[in-house]
Amino acid sequence: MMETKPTARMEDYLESIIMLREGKEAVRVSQMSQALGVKMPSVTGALKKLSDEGLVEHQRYGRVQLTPDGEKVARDVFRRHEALRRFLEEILSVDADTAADDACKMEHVISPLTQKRLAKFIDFVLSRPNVHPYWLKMFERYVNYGEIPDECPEKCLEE
Amino acid sequence: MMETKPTARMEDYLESIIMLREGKEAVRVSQMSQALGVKMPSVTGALKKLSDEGLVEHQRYGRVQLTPDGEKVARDVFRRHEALRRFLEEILSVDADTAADDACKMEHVISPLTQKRLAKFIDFVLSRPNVHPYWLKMFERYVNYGEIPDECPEKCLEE
DNA sequence: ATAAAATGTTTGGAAGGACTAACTTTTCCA
DNA sequence: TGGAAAAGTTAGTCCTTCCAAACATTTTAT
Repeated sequence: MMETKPTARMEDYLESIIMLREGKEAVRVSQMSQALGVKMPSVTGALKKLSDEGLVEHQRYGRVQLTPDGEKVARDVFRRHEALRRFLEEILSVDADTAADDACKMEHVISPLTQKRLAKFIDFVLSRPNVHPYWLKMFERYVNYGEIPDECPEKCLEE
Repeated sequence: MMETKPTARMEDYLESIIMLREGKEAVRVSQMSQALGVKMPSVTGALKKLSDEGLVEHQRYGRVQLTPDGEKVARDVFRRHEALRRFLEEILSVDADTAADDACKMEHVISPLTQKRLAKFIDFVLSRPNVHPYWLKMFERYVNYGEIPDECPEKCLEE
C-alpha cells in the first residue's frame, strides 16, 4: 500500500489546519489561503490531493477537517516547528515573526536526529534556571557589543 | 535589470562547484551530478540556466567555472552551510553525515538575521575555552542520561 | 589509430505547485 | 425574500525540477 509521505508543501497545508483550528471548530479555505500566503485555488487543489490520500476530509463548499492520519502528521510537523521556533526565539533572540517564518521553512528539512537533539538542547539550556539567565544575558551582550567573557564569574550562581 | 535571485536549487548547483573545486581546477558535470544526486541532464539544464544568468561559464563538453558574480553567491551559500554544519556537529553532536545533509537543506531557508545570530551563537559558545567544554560535556550527559545539573559547579572554571 | 567506454547534450515528457479568469454556492442583509 | 458580496471551485497555463532515451563528443586502452 506504500503510503507515500506528503511533500513539504502538503505538510504546510496540514499544519495550518491545526494552527487555525485553535478554539473554533471549523477551518475555512480562505483562512488557509491567508495563513499560507497562497490564493484560494491553490488551497482547493491541495485539499483535493490530501483528501485523496486520506489525510483531510473536505466536501465542496464545506468545512475542512483532519482525519486521524492527517492529525498525526500535522501534530508531528507542528512539534518540529515549535522546537525550532523556541530555539530561534528564546535562545537566539530572533524576533517572533522571523522565528515563525524560518521555523516554518526549516521544519520540513531537519532529520529526526537533529530534531531530537535540538529539542534536548532547548530543554537543557532552558531548564537550568540558575545558569541560563546569565548565559543568555552574556550572549545578548555579545550580540550587541561583541564582548565575550572568558571566565565563569560568580554571577553564574546568582539571580 | 532586476537581477532575479537564484532559486534554492540553483544555489545548490553553484555551491557544489565550490565544494568540488577543492584542489583541482576543473569541475565536471559528472561530479556535480554525483554530488547532488541528480542525473547529468539535470546538471546540463541547470548550467544552461545559470549561464544565461551570468553566474557560471560553461561551454559544450567543456569545463565549468564560476563567474565573479557566481562566486559571490556560491560563497555566501557555503558560508551559511558551514555555520549550520558547525552548530549541528560541534554543538548538537549530530554525526557528520547527517549534519552535512541537514545543513544543505537548511542553508536555503534561513533568514539573514537568523544566519547572523546563529554564527554569533557558535562563536560565543565555542570561544569560551574555560566554559564550553564543561558545558558541552553536561549537554552530552543530558543527551545520554537525561541528567540536568541545576547549578554551576567549580568545574566550570577548570579544564 | 581506432573502437569501446566514459562523458555530455538534446529532446520530450512527467509531477508538483502556483496563478488568473470565469463560474458556482453560500451567506448575509436591506 | 431576493439579490449582492463573500467564499469556493474549475479550467487552463506557467514555471521549476527532474528523468529516460537517443544522440554527440571526448577519452582511453589496445
